[in-house]
Amino acid sequence: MARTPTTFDVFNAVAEPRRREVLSVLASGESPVGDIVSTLGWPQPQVSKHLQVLHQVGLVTVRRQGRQRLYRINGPEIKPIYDWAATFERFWDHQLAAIKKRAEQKANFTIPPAGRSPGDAVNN
Amino acid sequence: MARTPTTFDVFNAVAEPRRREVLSVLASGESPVGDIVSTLGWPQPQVSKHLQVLHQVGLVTVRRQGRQRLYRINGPEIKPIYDWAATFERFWDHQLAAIKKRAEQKANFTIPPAGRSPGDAVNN
DNA sequence: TTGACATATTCCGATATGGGGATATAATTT
DNA sequence: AAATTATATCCCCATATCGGAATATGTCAA
Repeated sequence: MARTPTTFDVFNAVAEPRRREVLSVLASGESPVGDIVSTLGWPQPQVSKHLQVLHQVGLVTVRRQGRQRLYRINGPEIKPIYDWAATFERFWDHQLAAIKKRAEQKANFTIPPAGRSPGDAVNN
Repeated sequence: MARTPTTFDVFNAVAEPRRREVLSVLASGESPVGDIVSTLGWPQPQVSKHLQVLHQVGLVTVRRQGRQRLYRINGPEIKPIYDWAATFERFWDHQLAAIKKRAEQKANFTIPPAGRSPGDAVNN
């Protein structure tokens, strides 16, 4: 098999940075494709294609108005990501506390060695 | 070009559902690879490979202990996702409020027409 | 009906992926 | 040193992706 398809879920759809940019533009409100194109300065087909992906996973909504298509963010679909990340909230809160504690101990008892600080992702 | 590499950023690393499963396991605390393998029941190389991706983007930290490698979640790296999603918080809050408002108006003033409700992702 | 405007779709090619399986590296025990 | 345990790496391949460019579809106006 290969990588999880972009339309598999919201996480995959949003992984593409360009798609997050599109969502940023739409954060200002409902907008026709043309406006997004001129705001971002990308070729129109690219914008349309990214919008299709966002639409397939439900992150945006479309509405026709004359020859335009007005896209709008579908907020609730973003919440799962928020909720998932929130699951790990204690990991950055706790870590902050731990770092603070270590900093205090160093300041009180030792002269810090000229090495890496604990918690670094080194170790290879 | 092709798709954004999985090691490009945290969003791409986490897009893979299996990788989120690995993080879930690590949420219970620091763990050697073998434990993750037996918990998830996947082939060991797969687990190692996913761990490498998570490590490259900084989502986990490694520490050697004898012949084992103990992996641990690196919380702060998850926060950017949380922060990004939080940017759109108003979109699901507002939408809730709007739905509520519409429901009240319908109940008070009209007999609802047998059509779609506004905001539907239909229109194709 | 012809033309202009707005958007979507198709075809192309290079690329990184993830799983499978085999094997390499590293640390420990006997 | 040899065997064992723990983990990482390598090779192979089917697949979906993204951008580019061209073109199709749809809608409105004259």
